Amino acid sequence: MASHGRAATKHGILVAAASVLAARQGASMAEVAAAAGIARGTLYRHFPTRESLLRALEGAANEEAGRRLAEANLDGVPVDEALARVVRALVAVGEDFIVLLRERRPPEPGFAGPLVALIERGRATGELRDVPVTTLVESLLALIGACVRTGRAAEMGSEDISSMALGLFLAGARPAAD
Amino acid sequence: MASHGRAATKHGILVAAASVLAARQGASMAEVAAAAGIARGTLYRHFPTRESLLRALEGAANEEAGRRLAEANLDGVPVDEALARVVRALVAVGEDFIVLLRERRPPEPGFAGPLVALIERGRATGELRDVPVTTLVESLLALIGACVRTGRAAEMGSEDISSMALGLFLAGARPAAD
Amino acid sequence: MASHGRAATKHGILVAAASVLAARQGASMAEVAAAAGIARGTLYRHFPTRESLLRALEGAANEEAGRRLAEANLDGVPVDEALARVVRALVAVGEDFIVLLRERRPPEPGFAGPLVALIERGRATGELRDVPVTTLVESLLALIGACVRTGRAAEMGSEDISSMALGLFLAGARPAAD
Amino acid sequence: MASHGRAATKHGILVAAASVLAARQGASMAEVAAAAGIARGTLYRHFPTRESLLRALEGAANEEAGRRLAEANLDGVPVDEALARVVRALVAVGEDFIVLLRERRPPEPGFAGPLVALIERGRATGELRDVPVTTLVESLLALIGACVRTGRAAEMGSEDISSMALGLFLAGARPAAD
DNA sequence: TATGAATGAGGCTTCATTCAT
DNA sequence: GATGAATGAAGCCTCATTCAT
Repeated sequence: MASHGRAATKHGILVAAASVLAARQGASMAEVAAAAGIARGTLYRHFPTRESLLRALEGAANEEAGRRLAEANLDGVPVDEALARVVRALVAVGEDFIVLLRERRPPEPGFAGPLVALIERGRATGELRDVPVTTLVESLLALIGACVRTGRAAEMGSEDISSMALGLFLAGARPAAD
Repeated sequence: MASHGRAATKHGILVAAASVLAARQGASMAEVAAAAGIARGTLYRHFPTRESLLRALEGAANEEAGRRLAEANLDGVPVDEALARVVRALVAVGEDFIVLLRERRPPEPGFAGPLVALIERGRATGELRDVPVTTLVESLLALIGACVRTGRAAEMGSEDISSMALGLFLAGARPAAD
Repeated sequence: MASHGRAATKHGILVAAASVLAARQGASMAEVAAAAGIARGTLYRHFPTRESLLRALEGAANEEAGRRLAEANLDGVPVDEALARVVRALVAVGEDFIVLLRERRPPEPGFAGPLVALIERGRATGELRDVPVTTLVESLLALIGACVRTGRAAEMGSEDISSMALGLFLAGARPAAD
Repeated sequence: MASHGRAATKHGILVAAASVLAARQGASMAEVAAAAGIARGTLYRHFPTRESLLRALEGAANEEAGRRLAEANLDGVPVDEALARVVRALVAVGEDFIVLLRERRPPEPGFAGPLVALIERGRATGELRDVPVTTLVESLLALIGACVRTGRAAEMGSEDISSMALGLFLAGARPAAD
């Protein structure tokens, strides 16, 4: 799953690191370097500190998610459709990054900003229930995490996972009324 | 916050450990000992290994949750009421333990057993949606976690948190249709 | 092999300690206490320090060996006979004590004194070879140790072991010339 | 006595370790590292475990002794000459290694094999006394140890020590008969 | 620039010793 | 006097980080 041999671009390292750290939180720099196919020293040339690697990972995830959310034109579509786009975007970003995002408060602007704004809009229009915004945001992220994890284990595709998560978030676990 | 000198019951240590480890996963044995108000050596008298401390914590959480779920007579009431009892029980057990429960697969019988059985019953009676049982279980736990965390931060009481979590799980984030 | 239950005389503790420490050098005070059938605290009441336990052990071994050597009237018999008595005495004292004696220099008077005196007499009378006295002393002790260890493993009796050790020391590994 | 800064070959570490551990059994890894002129962490880079260091030491001693014994062509010369070569070889290997060899049973093939074979040959030809082979082997080793220790303390050379040990082993402590 | 050895701070664990019952 | 819990000083080991090649 990780690169094999020479591929010491910063991006390749981050991908390997995401995979390793998602598998086991607190994985050592040695494990990250091995997964990236480089020597420890080389890893330190790119990220002089473990802290800096984690920040870069967080930043990459934020950037990726933020870019997708920005592309999604959330403000230009109805709340339901916007939430669907959010879920698809985050499922696409993948569990690895989501796990990492859950580590460090406070949430980053590029990523959390649009999401919070969307949820607030939904609350304002009455399309979302009257519970705290942070609860809705955290619940959505938690549900996406649970669905990605169990959905992948059940060999479901991204589209099915996304639709399942959205349905659970919006309509709950009860079957549709109609 | 901790005991004062000589009075370190195993239970007191577990409570302190749950608090510390919930705050920061991978907290050191020294931090746990300090939080419990005892010396490192004393901590090791009670739990000869970090592993054994974590197992004891897991076991205590499982036992507590299992006991509450057993008391709840889940099989004797309708699915909705049973789910309400589950949520109230787990909210009472607290975030600390829930966090720990999410660490180690597979879930323990005393705890997960009744929960899985209940979800399966709901699926069988058509009261719960046709998505994988594991997804429903994980979603419920994730939602409870999110609601406990954000609800406490908003200074909500246990009853309100429980009702919010149950509502989100069963009916989703959309306002009631009524 | 150790006492079982109540037998907290100093002598009983020393016997148990000798057995445990001979089996594994550096055995812990807990192991000694367990072998003696007493609690750690009780062990410390008798020997306030590990050091003091070891000294007492050494002292007991010295005393035992010294007493036997003193009884043996080494000065009153020919060198050959005196050496035979030395060997029998030390074989009787046993490997456990010998092991302990080999730990701490310099050798104690009660024990080493008569032995060194005897070896010096043998050298003076020409009955022992012209090699350093310390070499002869150490060689005799080393030979006794080797014979006790391998002899016991071969299920030989004390008399046979003693005679074997004496023969090897005095006449060497070549068969008797006669 | 130790290297100076950057130059810690595995062999250099082993030499330092042999010296330190011979001086005091149970010396700490810190002491070994200090004697080798390296940091504790570096010691662990070469020998990830105390156990692995001890095994390497044992292995090196066995290899060294085995190599010397193999070179000695023991099978091609009379028993007396072969024993002389054995003693010279083991004295050359040094007390440090011999001390270590005496720790761990069972003896290693490369080292004990030729020695046992030689002793058995001597017993078969009637050149060695009718006592158990293990007793003769252990006695020879014990005598070499005693002679090396006391001989070095008396500032004797290797040749004199070897000849003294061989004489004591073959002919005993009595002066030559002639 | 890439590498691998070196480093030292910090974590887990043991154990001799002390203290309250 | 006997007991078992409590303690803290090491000991072993890992790992983030630096350095020489």
